[in-house]
Amino acid sequence: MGKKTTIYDIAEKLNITAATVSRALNGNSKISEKTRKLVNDTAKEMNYEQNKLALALKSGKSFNVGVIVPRIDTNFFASVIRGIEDELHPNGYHVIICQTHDQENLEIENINSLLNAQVDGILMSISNSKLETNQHFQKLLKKGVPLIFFDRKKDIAGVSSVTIDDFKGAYEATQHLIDQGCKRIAHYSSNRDILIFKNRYLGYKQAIIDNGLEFDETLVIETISKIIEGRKITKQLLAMKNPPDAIFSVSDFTALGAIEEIKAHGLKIPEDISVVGFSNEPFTRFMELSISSVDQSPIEMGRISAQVFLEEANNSKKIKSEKQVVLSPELIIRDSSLKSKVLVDN
Amino acid sequence: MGKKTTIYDIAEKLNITAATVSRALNGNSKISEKTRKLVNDTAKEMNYEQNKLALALKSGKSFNVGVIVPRIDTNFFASVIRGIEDELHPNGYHVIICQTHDQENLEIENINSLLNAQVDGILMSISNSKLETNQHFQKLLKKGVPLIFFDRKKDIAGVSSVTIDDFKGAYEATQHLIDQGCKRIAHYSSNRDILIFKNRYLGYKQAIIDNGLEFDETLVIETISKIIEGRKITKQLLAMKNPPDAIFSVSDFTALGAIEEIKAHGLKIPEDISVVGFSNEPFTRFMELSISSVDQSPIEMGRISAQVFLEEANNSKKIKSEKQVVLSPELIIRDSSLKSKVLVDN
DNA sequence: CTGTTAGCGCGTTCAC
DNA sequence: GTGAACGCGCTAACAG
Repeated sequence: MGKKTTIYDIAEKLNITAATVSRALNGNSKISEKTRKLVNDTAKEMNYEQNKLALALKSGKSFNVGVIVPRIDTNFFASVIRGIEDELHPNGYHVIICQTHDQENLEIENINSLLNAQVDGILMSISNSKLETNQHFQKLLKKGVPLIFFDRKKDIAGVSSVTIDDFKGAYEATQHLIDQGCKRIAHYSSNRDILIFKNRYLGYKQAIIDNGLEFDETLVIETISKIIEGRKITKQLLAMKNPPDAIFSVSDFTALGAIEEIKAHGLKIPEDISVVGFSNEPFTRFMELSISSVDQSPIEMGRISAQVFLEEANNSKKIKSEKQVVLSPELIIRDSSLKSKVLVDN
Repeated sequence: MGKKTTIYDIAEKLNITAATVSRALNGNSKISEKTRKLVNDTAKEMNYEQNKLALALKSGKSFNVGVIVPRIDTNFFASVIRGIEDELHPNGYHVIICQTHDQENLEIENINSLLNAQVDGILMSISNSKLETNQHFQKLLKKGVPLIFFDRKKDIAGVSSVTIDDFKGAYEATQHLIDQGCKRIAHYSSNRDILIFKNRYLGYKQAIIDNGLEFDETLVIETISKIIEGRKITKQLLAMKNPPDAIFSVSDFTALGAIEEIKAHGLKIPEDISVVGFSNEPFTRFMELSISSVDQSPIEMGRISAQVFLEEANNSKKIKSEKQVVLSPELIIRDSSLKSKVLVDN
């Protein structure tokens, strides 16, 4: 059945050679207007369609890019991917999705697999695992395949990245809590080998210090981004003899867990304890007690990552100019941290 | 720099032929254990990696499948894609993502584009547009490329599909509202050219009729899945002289809009008006006033879609046996429709 | 067991 | 302007 028609088929029908067909189809200048039209017409007639695979093999460009994320079914990553696809599609690229489930072995496997598939570049957020191997990244660089980190990055020479200013986002969130009168602010952190979490920690710490408050390391807790974990550590925190009056979390999910636990203890938010999360996941807005959070403009982040890739792809020969794009975070103040309603202007 | 090493490179180094290398690498039975080991070792040594593109051109299998969705940054579609990727990755397939933004021209373009990329199959949810062309689907069938619809499907001979029993989901949701004592139940519908919306409408209608309630067509409103649209139509509904006492919406987003609008009018949920949505988006659970909804088990739907594809891909020669998988929906009862707290068992 | 040849579909030299 | 020949990297068919 559906045998695909090639340029040879149409060449044969027209008693010309495949090369001529190829030239006509690609708008080569030195071809007679007559045969060009003839070729184009019969091509359409025979439902000819270019086999991009053959083109890719020949040219070395597959027009596929790989996108590697921990998982796709979270609003942040799905939105970044949306941005990437929106930007790359008009440029003729396809987006191949891979998930690491935060396992480094899968991260390595995915990179190899994409490499074998001859992708023209890889855009990724690194997995949250403690291993310290950069070999798989170096391999990409050696092969000259553009690599762009978004959000979760490592500092590697020659690798571009697109992130938000996590330090600033954390600093502003913490400052906001301090402005609301909070004095003992806990910080729910995560694996600080990953720069975004390290920077959020540093921003938090700096704001505490700049405001002359006491920095208490016991209020910094490392956890993973799950509601249940948020509940767990909050329960522990509330059992302290001197519990915090605010929580700044690097994750909206742990922030949500915190809120659930705080309520379960009969405490009031934000009066007794204020809460600010990070990522501006959709649910933070929809909740009756909406959660303050730091927006990372994920779609924008995706678009820009794609643009950085396109630049590198087009400058292939030139010096590998690593580019570090830093977007500005936006603190969204909502019910969970707004004690004085007077301040609201919207 | 990073020139990729081919089987010719390693053949040259070993003074054998490329074919032998290929055989050795692929575990061909008739090859001496000695040269096999030799080849494998030097392959590793030279960092050889198979070029899947050449393989694809030769074999006609790209080990890429296309997934087309209206948009990726919604929990439902992201979760389906997660399920697809989880299932296809271990089988060596890559997943290429395309978005239609609910525009049929983009749907057609994406199919053509994926076809040119020689994908081994396409899994998709059709776009919500009113056009009636099936040509692009027929084209796939003619070319023998497996096509699988998930969720938003059309009935086309030869095309498999994976959906939930939308009729049942809608029927149960409506029955639940009736059980709660509701008598005038509005239905927020959508483009009923798409079967899932048609079937939800039919399930709703049947439940009304089976319970001997009056079926009022003016309570059926067609809209699109946006919060703001939910607010709009709810405002109109509340202005009726005989407003409804319940709303069953095919979308969680319009359900959310409805809730916002109902509250803005000072009415109580679920006492004055009960609300049930559809899809079980995450925010429905997290809200203080949680929203009842019908779960579609999207990850499972993705996994099964992938399995159906795998079956078809492996039975390529046999009769095109279209397979219609129908999953069972699950009604999740939450605050927005539960008047009698006594009934709660969880 | 291994070498030779050929072809997947395309674009691109180099001639004419 | 167009044809002939070649190569991208790989595997399968046919030798031997």
